[in-house]
Parts: sequence; C-alpha cells; structure tokens
Amino acid sequence: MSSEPDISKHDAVEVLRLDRQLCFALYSAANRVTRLYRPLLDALGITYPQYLALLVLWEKSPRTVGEVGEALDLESSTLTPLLKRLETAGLIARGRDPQDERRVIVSLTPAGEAMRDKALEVAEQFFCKLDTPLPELIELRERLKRLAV
Amino acid sequence: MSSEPDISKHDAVEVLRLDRQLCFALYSAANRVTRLYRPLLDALGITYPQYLALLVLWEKSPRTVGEVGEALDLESSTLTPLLKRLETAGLIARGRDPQDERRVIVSLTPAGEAMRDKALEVAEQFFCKLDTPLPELIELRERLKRLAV
DNA sequence: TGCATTTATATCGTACGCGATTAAATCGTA
DNA sequence: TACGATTTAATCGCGTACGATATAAATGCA
Repeated sequence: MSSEPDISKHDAVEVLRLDRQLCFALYSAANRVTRLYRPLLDALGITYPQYLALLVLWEKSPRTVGEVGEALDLESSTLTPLLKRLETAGLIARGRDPQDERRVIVSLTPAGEAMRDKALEVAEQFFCKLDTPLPELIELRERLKRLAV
Repeated sequence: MSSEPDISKHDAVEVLRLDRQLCFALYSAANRVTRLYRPLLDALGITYPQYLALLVLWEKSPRTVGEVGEALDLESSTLTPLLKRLETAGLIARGRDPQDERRVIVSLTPAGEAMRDKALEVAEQFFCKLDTPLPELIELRERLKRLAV
C-alpha cells in the first residue's frame, strides 16, 4: 500500500547517520588527537607517527624494522621512509644485521635517547590538553584495544 | 645515594609504554578499521574517506564544501581533491553557488544516491567483521565522541 | 650441492590530512 | 560608494598508509 512507510528506506537513513557510525567517531577522534599532538611535537621536530616509532624504540633498542612494524601494526612500505627520516634527523641509526643481511636493525642514537625526557613532557601536556579524567581515558583505551581484529 | 632507584627514569619508562598510550590505541584502531573497510569499499570503487563524505551527503544533499568539511572535521585542502575524485567517479556533482560564487555546492548524482543501498550492506558486513556486541560498540562510540576537543 | 621457496626490506603509485598560502567574492563601514 | 577585512575554496608541499611488486638474502630439501 502506498500509505505504508517505506521501512527499509527509513532504516537506511537511520543506520547510515554519521553520528551513529563507530567508524567516523574513531576516524574523527584519531584526526583530532593527531592535531593536538602536532604543536607539541613540532617543538621536537618530529611527526606523530615518528613519535610512535620512538615510543617503540624507547621501550627496547635496537630492534629490527619488522619488530617495530609489528609493534605499530605498520607495513615496511610505511616504516622504511619514516625511519629514514628519523635517521636523517639523527635520532636513530639503521644498518643491516650481520647475522642475517635481510634484516635492518634500528637503534636509538644518543640524541634519540635524550629526546625521551622531552617526550615525557609532551605526554603530560597532551593529558592536560585533553582535560578528561584519567579513569575515563583508561576505560576508552582498554575498549579500543578490545576492538583489535 | 647511588643505591636509590631513579624514580623519574622509572616513571618515563612506565608512562611512555606503548600499551599505555591512548593515542596509540586510537591510532591503531583507526588504521585497523580502515583496513577492514577497504575490501568492502573496493567493491564499490570508493575509499574510506570518500565513503564518509558520501555518508554526509546521503543525510543531506546538496551541501557546500564548507558544510561537508564541518561535518567531517576536514579542511578544504583534504576535501577538494577527494570531492573531485567522487565527481570523476560520477557519484557527485560540483558547482559554484550562483547566490555566492565563493561557495561550491556538492550534490549527489543518481548514481551517488543509488549507492546508498550498497552502503547499507557495507555497514552490515563491517558489523559482522567486528564480531563485537552492539552495546559495546555503542559505548565505545559515545566515549570517542566525548573526547571531542 | 643446486635450486625452488620463503623471508625481510625497499620501491612505487594512489589517496589522504593538514598547515601555509593564494585567489576571488562578499561584507562592513566610513 | 569605495575599499579594507572577512569568508570560501583551491593549491602546494610534506609526510604518512598501504597494496602490489621487486630485490636480495636465507632456508629447505631433493
């Protein structure tokens, strides 16, 4: 009957609403966080993904490109140019593993090590910028981790 | 005393651990979600950000570039090329607003409208891929929205 | 040993994302 | 009404992300 509402069309309108999409909430929040970090990291002369790579190396250095990629869930096609920039910046050194020439070993330079203290300040400043209670942030973080696929 | 633990160094090690960083959880989850959408959207011939732009237009079309940008929290430097690609794909039309020649009006073409039904399937398939209870996803989405800055 | 297979990076092309800048149209106001 | 300020998109340069492919080294195995 023409007087009946078109249920399937109504569903499409509702289901596809931007403010209902988890994917957009995630996309948008990730972009916002990158923008929040930018001015803090500009002062250190590094980008946000470069900061993440350094976090990995501050935990353990040296590491292979593959290990860094596994930690960050990134391909070598992303990491190789990024690591070369960190090398050019004098923060890391890159070289083939003598034991296995396929591997490239990445290690922090003294300058890279020294940047850790400044990174700690960045983390604090970011927390201040967020202006959100810590338990809320932790809860969000754990829920994001659970989304792992 | 040299036997005392270096508290501040210990703090740096702990605070900067990758698995403690909200920023990395967000970054990583966003990348993963993009990778999950890719094969679904490949079938439609669009990318993930293009899909988000279409979501905006499926809610209301026509709209100006500025309105789309506000909805997605993106700059014209990102949107202009993206919208041109959607135009080339025949999904949208772009043209200056006769009332105000500064504005560019973006509107869905019939092909763009028609793609909405397929998008609904994509949203369903994505939900299946996530394999996570709906309340959990809703809770995460709302927490992400609260992170707005 | 010899050679196919596997593994670890690198390279390439495409598409973002954004700050900085530019260009054009409109607005506000003296 | 003239004209500087504001608004709106577009352009440019840089740095990701990633799939596809290439390359070289190591490994497996007949």
